[in-house]
Amino acid sequence: MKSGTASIPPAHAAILGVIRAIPRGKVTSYGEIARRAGLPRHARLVGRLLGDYSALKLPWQRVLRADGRIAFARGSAAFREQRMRLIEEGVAVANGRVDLGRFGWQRDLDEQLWRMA
DNA sequence: TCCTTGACCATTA
DNA sequence: ATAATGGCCAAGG
Repeated sequence: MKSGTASIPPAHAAILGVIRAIPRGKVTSYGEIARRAGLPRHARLVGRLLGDYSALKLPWQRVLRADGRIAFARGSAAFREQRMRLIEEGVAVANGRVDLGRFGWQRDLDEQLWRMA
């Protein structure tokens, strides 16, 4: 057959996999996800996919802009929902922004290394 | 093909 | 800290 199944392209799968790997209570950026997926400079694709694959119930609330700010407009419903979901899992959101120094994914590594020393 | 559209990003002013 | 700018790149029309 001509692959009638609109299977998920490898690039998409890689990105979705990274998104699913973000620990609860932690956040990361569109660009970082792209890099981890082996697709540097594809931050915009990450955002596109979050919307396209919304049916997969991904932890989209853990994805923020590179500076820690929520990508949606301040007054939008999406903005409020993301803020709520983050707070719900213990991530502090002040002025639509999350302190990546405290909740940024990968910061966990430093934490572990710290504990080891 | 060409053109437009983004849940982006880094730099500069 | 905020805003403009140029760059980025997959999708869709």
